Order: sequence, then C-alpha cells, then structure tokens
Amino acid sequence: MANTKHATIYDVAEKAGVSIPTVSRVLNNRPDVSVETRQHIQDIIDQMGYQPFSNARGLASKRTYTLGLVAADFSDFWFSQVITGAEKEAHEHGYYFMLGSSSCNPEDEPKFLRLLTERHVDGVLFIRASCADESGHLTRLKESGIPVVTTGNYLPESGLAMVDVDNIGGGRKATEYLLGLGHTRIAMLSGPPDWRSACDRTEGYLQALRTTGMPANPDLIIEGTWLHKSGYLGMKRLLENKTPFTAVFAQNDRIARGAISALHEAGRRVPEDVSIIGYDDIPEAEFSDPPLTTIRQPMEEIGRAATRLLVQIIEDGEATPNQILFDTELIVRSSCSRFAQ
Amino acid sequence: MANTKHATIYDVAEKAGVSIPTVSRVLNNRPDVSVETRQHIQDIIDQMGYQPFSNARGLASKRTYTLGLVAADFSDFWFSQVITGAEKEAHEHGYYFMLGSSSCNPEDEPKFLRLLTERHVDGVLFIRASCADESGHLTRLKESGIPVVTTGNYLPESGLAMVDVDNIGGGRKATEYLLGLGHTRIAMLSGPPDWRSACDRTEGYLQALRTTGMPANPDLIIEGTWLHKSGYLGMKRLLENKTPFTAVFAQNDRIARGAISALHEAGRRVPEDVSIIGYDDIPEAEFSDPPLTTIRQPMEEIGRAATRLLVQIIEDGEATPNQILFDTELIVRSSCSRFAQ
DNA sequence: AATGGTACCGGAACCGCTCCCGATAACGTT
DNA sequence: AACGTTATCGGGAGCGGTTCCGGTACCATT
Repeated sequence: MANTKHATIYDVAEKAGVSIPTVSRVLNNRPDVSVETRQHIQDIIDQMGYQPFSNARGLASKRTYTLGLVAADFSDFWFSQVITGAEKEAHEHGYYFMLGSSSCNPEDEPKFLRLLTERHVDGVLFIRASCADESGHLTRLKESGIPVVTTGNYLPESGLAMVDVDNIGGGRKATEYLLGLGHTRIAMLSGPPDWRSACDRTEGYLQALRTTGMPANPDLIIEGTWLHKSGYLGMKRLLENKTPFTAVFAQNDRIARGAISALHEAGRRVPEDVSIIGYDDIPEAEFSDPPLTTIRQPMEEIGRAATRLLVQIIEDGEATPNQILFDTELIVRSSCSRFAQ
Repeated sequence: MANTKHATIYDVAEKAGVSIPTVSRVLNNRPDVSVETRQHIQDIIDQMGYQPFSNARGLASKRTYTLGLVAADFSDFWFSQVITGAEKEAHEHGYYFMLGSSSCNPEDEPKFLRLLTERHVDGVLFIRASCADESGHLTRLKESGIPVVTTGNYLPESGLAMVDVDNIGGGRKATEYLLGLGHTRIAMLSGPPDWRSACDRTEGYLQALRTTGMPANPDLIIEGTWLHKSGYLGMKRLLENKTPFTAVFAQNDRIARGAISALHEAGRRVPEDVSIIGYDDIPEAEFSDPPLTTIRQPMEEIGRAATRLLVQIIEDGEATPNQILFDTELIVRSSCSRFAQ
C-alpha cells in the first residue's frame, strides 16, 4: 500500500551531516544554530520535501497542532462562513481543525470530551454553542484548563475568550432604520430566546423603541427558531393576531424570507404594504423578491479572528483583549419603504 | 495549565497487575487474552476512565484513526448535510475528520497533501471535488495508494470508490413529471457544465425529451452556477430570448428560487403561467412561494455511506461494491400545474 | 598563560503505545 | 515418562520526534 517510505528526521540529519537535535532546532525555528548550518539544513529539507511526522511530534512535545471544532450546525450559512474563515486562519498558523460533535446533544458530550483526552487537541473553538446545557460545557472546559474560544454567543461576564458581532447594536440599527422611515408599528420575528444572539438583537430592538418613547407591543413580538419555516409560521400568527403593523424586523434573513412567503400568500405586498428588514446578508438576500434590506455581519472575519485569538492563547498563554466585538453594517435594498400615512 | 496528568497504559497495567502488551491486547480487541484477564483489565480501564493517547498509537502503529475531509464548499446545504452524515458515521467507527483545504484552489493542493504526508490520515473523503483540475487531484491520490472515496462526482469509469445519487435518473424523473403534466416546451436552468452532477441531470433531461420524439431546443437550455443568483439571471435571459416555454427544470432548488424571483419580477405567476421543478429539496423548498415541487436526494445518507465505504477500505483493504448509487424521490408540492392549452 | 564566557552542536533519555518473539504452564499423545 | 501443542502472557526494541544537559572550540579578559 504505502510504497513510499517517508523520510524521517534521521535521513535529513544524515544527509546534512549533522545530528538529529540540530535538525529539530531548525525545524522549530530555535536559536543555537549558526546561519550557515541552518541554511544548509533548510536546503536539504526543501530538496527532499521532508515533512515532520506530527504524531511523533505530538508524542514528544505534548503539542498536536490540531484544534477541536465544535459547531452546533453545519447547514447554516452563518456557521459555514465562520468555519471557512476559521479554517483558513488555522492553516496559516500551521494548525488543522478536527471535527468534534456537530450537534449540541448532551449525550454527545462524552464524544466531544474525547477530543480533549484522547486526541489531545491544543485548543477548542466553540461555535455558537448556545444550546440549553451550554453552561455545563463551558464551565467544564474552563476547568479543564485548555484554551477555548467561543463565538456566536457573546457572554462577556463569563470572562471566557470570545469573538462575536455586536448584536445589540445590530438590532438597534435595524429598528432605527425602520423608525427613520416613519414606521411606528414595528413587529419582530425573533430567533430562539435561549440564544444569546437572539436576546441581544431583541434588546437592540427594545432599546431603539425606548428612545422614541413608545412602548413595545408584546403582540408584535413572535419568538421562533432561525429557520425559514419559523418566519413563515410566525408571520401567519402575526397576521391572525389582527394587531396592525407596517414593518417587521426579522432576526435573520431566512426568517425574513419565510415571512415574505407568508405575506405574499396572504396577498400583501413587500414593501408597499409592509416593510421588512433581515439580518446576516446571506447571498440569496440580494436576489430575493424583493431584494432584502438587511444587517450584514462579517462572518468569515469572525471565524478568522476567533482562530487567531485561540492560537494566540495557545502559544502565548494569554491574549489581551480576549473579547472582540465586530460591528454590523446596514445594507439597504428594496424591502423597506417610507411609511406615508 | 494541564493540571491533570493523564493516565497511561503503564498505569493501567500496574493497577491490573499485568504487563503493558496485555493491556494493549484488550485495547485493540485482539485474541490471546483469557476472558477473565480481559474482563479484569476492562474493568480497570472503565474505572479509571483511561483513554489511549492517539499520538502514541499512531506513531507505533502507523494508523491515526483520522480521516481527511476535502470539501469544495461548506456554505452549501448539500455539503453540510453530507458532512453531517459523514461525521456521525465516522464517530461510530472511532474515527475523526480533519478539515483539509475547503476550496478547490489549485494552489491549495500542497496544503491538502500535507494532510497525507504530515498528518498521516488513514483515508480521505473527497466531497464534490469536481472543479476543473479535479482529475489531477484524483490521479495523484490514486497513485499515493491511500484509501479515498469521492462523492458528488460520479465517475464510474475511473474505478475509484464513490457514492453518489442517480442524477441521470433524477433529471429524467423531473422532466418526465413535467411531460406528464402536458408540458412540451420545457426549459432547463443547469448547473456548471464541468460538474458531473450537472451533466448527468442534463443527460436525464435529454433522455426524457428523446423518448417523446421531440428534440431539445438549445435556446431553452441555460448553463450557470449552483447559486440562487444564477437562477435569477438565467431566467432573465430566458425571458429575453422570446422562445416560449411553459415549464422549467431547475437543477437545484436555489436556482429554482432565483428563477421564481425573476419570474415574479416580470409579472409571471408560478405555477399558473409557468411550472417549475427544482432539485435537492432544501428546507426552504417547502415554505417557498409557492411551495416547490422538487427531486429529493438522501444527503445525510450519502455522507454516511461514503464514510462507511472509506472505513471498510481502510480496515479490509478493499470493498465490494465500491460504487454506490442512491435513488431520488419526487416530492410534489405546488410549483407545477397541468398545462391546459 | 590561565580563566571565564559564549555560540554551537551531539548524546541519550524519554513521550505512550504496538508488535515481534520468546517464555511458561497446562494439557493431551504415544 | 518424555514429548509436542496450544493458550496465555511478558521482555524489549522500536516508531520519529523533542529536550535536557554536557562538551567542544573560539574568543576576549586579567
């Protein structure tokens, strides 16, 4: 099967006429090697395309150069983008990601912990681990002492390293935009209330309404999931409620699109009859019917920043600041119109 | 940092009063251990929660129990579902996935090959690697002698292990359904022609038309990408062409939804003015406006089957059959109607 | 000329596990 | 009673790196 016996550090050392430790030193970029020898060894390494065998490295050094990736869901655009960014960043630092359990099933936790005990990953990236038992996960991780950074679940009070987007600001921005267009009866289709990002967007919405002096109407707030279906169902309920509204803040674009489907089905036009703003700026948003006005967040950059932070903690022991918050951006398209009464 | 010194096989051996090789034997489920000793050792292992350190294992045995995952894209629903299935299956067999390069950039190939040379993965799962230079990848892999299975790019003639869905049959099924409703002028919005799956769906479309005796009209075939945007743009071109059509086969649901957006923008109704059928059955399809009739494929099962095949090849050296084809299923909703002239 | 300091390199002991091979005991066999 | 078999186990040599520590050689000090 493996016809090509791989070169080892011994082969390099022999060919270069030096000892094994010396080769190891240039491999790891350590001092105590003269420039000439270093160059000579490096040439030989390049020439024979030698790659150190990571298992041996890990055994000897207790480092594996692999990172654990625990994500609640892959099929979500947000996740996939964050993961894509994280992976690119990791490769640039010489790390690889190992897939941990992809669900937040409590029963999957033992499997996930094996990432730490058996595979000895150097650190773990938790992506939006905000399911019900998340605190259990996180405290356990904290206790284990291994470097962790979380994202998608901004919990500044925990002191954990994390990167996220300013969801309160984003929710405020969306609502203020609608307010600025003259809308006063603004409904909201929220994500799951046990997700911090949903709470924060809701908080932003409430903050914006509060500054206008008018109270939020509980009948206009519908909680749901992040799925398209939830927006569809939520809008149906909103329409049945009979509480009038002229605009909607949907906490993500999929919800927004589901809501639009329900609106169309009910014979209402967007934005003529009701304005709607989404969140995320997924690719479909631009070619939606109508093109969706939304709040964009820098997903790939979130993944990159989180990984950068993780690597920093692994290699330097600490990182300051260890909490990063990205700003959102309002993308105006044509799903919102001025409210002329 | 690491306060908890991990138990080693030595600790287990000592506590059980046996030698290290014996513990290793029960760890790897090998014979040559009496039932009593085996049980006794197993008890101790369970009791102290011992986990063998995979780096040491890999170093000694040349096995890593990790699989490489090379996927062209994470942000696609098809991919994420396949990956989810693959990961579950891998865990059930004691394997983990390591993320390889996520793009099919030719320049990423060296990085990807490091998965093989440096991390010594036991096998590689190629998901829809059907970019232009894919043949280079695959032949190189074949030569390297390491187990590979591909999916999303059915190439039976290559002899490579692969699992996929019957796209020719799926394309035929979609087209025949439209034909059965009385449509004769059926347009097609295809995926990228350098993707095998797109070619096959096109082939199915052509086969179905051929059986009716009427030739396909090249003006009604538009090639594009898999993206929503492509469906939108493709439909615009179709409408400009002035060649009449009453139904459309979109090669995936995102294309279909993009096309519907363009149709709505042009004032055409679905399905009253034009019927449209998609492919994949993504979650949004059900709550689309109108709910999308489509061809469903068992995505998670594809990932599971591919991984099962890979593990089998790794452990048994071979697998027969090494090519698996899944069937598609027609999901009838309301984006198609009978053509009454 | 003896001493101390520094830059550079090698010997050798691991890291935790697998696996080959040889040892032992308990059992038939002739 | 001497022998071969079989089941069960342990010794010990690696796997391919890292790292501690000690040894040169060469220079500048006093």
